[in-house]
Amino acid sequence: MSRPRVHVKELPHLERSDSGVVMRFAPNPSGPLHLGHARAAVLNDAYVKRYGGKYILRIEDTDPKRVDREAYRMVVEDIEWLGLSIHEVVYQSDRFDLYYRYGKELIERGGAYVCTCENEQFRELKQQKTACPCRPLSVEENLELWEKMLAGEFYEGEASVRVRTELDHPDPAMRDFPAFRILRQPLHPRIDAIVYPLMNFSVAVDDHLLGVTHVIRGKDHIANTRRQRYIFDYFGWSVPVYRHYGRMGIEGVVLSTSQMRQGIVSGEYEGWDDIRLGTLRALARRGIAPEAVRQAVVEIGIGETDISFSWDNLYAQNRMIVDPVANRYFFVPHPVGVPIRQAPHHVAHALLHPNEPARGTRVLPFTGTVLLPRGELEKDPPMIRLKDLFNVRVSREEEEYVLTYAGDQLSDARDAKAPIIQWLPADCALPCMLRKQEGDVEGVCEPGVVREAGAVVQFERVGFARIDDTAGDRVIAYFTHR
RNA sequence: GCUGCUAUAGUGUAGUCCGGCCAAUCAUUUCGGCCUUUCACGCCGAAGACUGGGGUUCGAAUCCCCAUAGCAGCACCA
Repeated sequence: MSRPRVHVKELPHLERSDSGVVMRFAPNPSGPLHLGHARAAVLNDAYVKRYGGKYILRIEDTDPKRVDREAYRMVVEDIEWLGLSIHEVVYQSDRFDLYYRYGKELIERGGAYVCTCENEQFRELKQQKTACPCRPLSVEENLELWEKMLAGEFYEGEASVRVRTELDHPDPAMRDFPAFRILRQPLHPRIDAIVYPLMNFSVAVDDHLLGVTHVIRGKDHIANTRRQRYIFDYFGWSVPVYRHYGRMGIEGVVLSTSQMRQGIVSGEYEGWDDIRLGTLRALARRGIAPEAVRQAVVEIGIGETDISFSWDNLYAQNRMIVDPVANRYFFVPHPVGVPIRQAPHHVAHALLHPNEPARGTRVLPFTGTVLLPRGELEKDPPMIRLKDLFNVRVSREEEEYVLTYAGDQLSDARDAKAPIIQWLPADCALPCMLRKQEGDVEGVCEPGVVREAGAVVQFERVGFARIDDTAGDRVIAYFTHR
């Protein structure tokens, strides 16, 4: 038996990593993790494991509009599934006092000011590289306004704190970006606040305070990196090493959390683990191993090129993991019951795994009638071999298939180029629904499948499947891949 | 519109910094063949790419310029 070869893909070296690294995975708790999150999560994890150091999970829940109570739990579950080595967990909602303190200090240092302009108005001024009326105010006046913000004397949208950059910066995205805002609705599930830090501020403060040395994230953050640099500079902090990987498109699945939620609410999807979604729990339900996801992500790497995620590559990784482990069983889709003429009773013994006979066999007693895949008969083969049983000749008599025993010799079947197909005894087959992304397939499977609840098996000639539920009157299995 | 990033086979990736050993790596994919009581696994073989155009150079996937394409940002989201 041969070991599947493992190709170890090495990620590019990170500079300033000699004495270990501190990295973080910083999801927004708006839903469960999906393939897009997995890339950030696994890449950072891989580097921490490689160089040693600390991996921080930072829950970025500074926008109450995008916080889902359930997600706090789901994110942690998904991270455990992925096998990340998290050393420390930080909730940003626990750190608002910290942000206020540094917010005040930034104002004192002249690095920020309170802006009471109308949003629309500010945007226009910004396009024209013009200062808004709030910008020239003194530090003292700003501090006073800041205290009023914290005291709740402004309504939503009436005041914000902006970081002072260059108004004539060629990139409009850099000009005096916001650091705090006021929000009355909705209430945050974990804290009582009306002044909320914006991502660029809380991230900069936390990256510094937590000692983050390297940040790997998508290139949609490249402007944020530049913005955060202003904050680092005002405080005199040294910046981490940044890497921005390119956009990752994934064919065929919705990755947007809000779209998924909408689909769930409308009933289009069964839940977050609906197999048509790109969530990690959907992959898990289908029988994709976390290690396969990790491998696939590392294989993709941290390149800045936009890429399209390939299911084929993920499946190949998964097959490598699952094939040596999965027991083999027969699943007969769209079964047709046919008696076999002139056949001796016989008990078939089929290996649980062809490359590992020691694992034992499944026992399938033939008592006269078998269930066969309708599709195979419709191909009108002159002869077929029932795998691990015997050969049968196929003919038709007025729309009816007639199968006649044609000997035990495998070599005969080979000579006749007869297909070797899966079958089940009519009297000991379990109803089984194989659920695929394209739709459900009704069929029957071996009784032994019941022992495999939760495991991935291979339905011979059909593909891998995860046995999801064996408790009801029929087995429910989810198709993994071929 | 402004700002920035990227561009190697169907897909992902190595090589690009420090030009020659690159008629370009590895994996996946597809197609042949072998093995095999699965259309799995394994083995052997094949197919398939440097976005385009100029320039520098004895020599360019690698350096320079232009073009084209894709992507990202310009939110009181992350």
